[in-house]
Amino acid sequence: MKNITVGKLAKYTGINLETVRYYEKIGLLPVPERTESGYRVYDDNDVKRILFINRAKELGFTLKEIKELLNLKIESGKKCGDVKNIAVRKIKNVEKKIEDLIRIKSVLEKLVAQCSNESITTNECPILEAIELN
Amino acid sequence: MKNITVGKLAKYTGINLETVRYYEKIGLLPVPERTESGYRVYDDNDVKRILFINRAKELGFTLKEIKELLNLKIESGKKCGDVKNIAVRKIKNVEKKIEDLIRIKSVLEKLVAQCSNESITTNECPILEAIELN
DNA sequence: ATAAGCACCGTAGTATAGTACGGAGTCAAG
DNA sequence: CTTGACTCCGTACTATACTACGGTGCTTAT
Repeated sequence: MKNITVGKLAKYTGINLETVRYYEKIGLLPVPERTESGYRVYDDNDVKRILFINRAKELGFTLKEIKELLNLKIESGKKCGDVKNIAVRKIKNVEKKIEDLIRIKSVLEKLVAQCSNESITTNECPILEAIELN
Repeated sequence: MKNITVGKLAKYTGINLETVRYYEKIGLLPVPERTESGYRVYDDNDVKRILFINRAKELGFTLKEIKELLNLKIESGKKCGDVKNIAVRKIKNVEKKIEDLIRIKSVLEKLVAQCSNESITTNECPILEAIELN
């Protein structure tokens, strides 16, 4: 998919056209090429990028963090250490999220199981078990 | 921990005192008991609840969704089907999040590995690989 | 018994992340 | 060559989730 307009980009990704401009303004989307008449021109990569942004948001990353994720690339050997450090931090962060989600999932599964054998009543909030106190 | 004040609750959970009142207003925290003079009284369970809210937020749940999660309990046998339906939906949602996070994690790990053998340069955005196009 | 430190309340302000508006120019189908 | 759909832009508005303010009342340590 090459040379698509902002309207199509918005349509393909399910976001608002104005949101595309907004993402451009805050540096989340690269400044696009323009046609002679000044229309923005996008392609595949922009679609991918927005889909990634959409998912990352649902995973609890802020736009600022998403920007950081998207900027994680190794540019001509230099700054490799920085990239590595950030990536390692992000990995830890992601691992913690996965752990918590697994814990939430297992509580939900337990709840469904209890629902199946009708009889049991939980008057306390079972989901609270998903978080460990320290 | 019993009979703690709103200030202590805020301190233990790392949230702002005003946020506690806000959570109460939107029904995310139960209406607490009051002292004779009208002070809110909290305990362990409220601490747990707020810690859960804090984590759930970082996992990309909105306050509305968190409320739904916290209300997932089986009350005296009835409405068990509803609870089950909601829980099953939430499980699917959580599974999708876990999958996406695993994919993001593996991209980040690949990046760190590339960083380690110095030579490779990635000029494109590697994190975009974490989302599959369909 | 008095001052510092909490808590009460409603209301207003802030940050983040969009979303809408409206007047003007552009493109493409008939 | 016009009409309708699309795009441009800046600005302003909205929703969510807090966060601060400020006047008053309560609690507690000296």
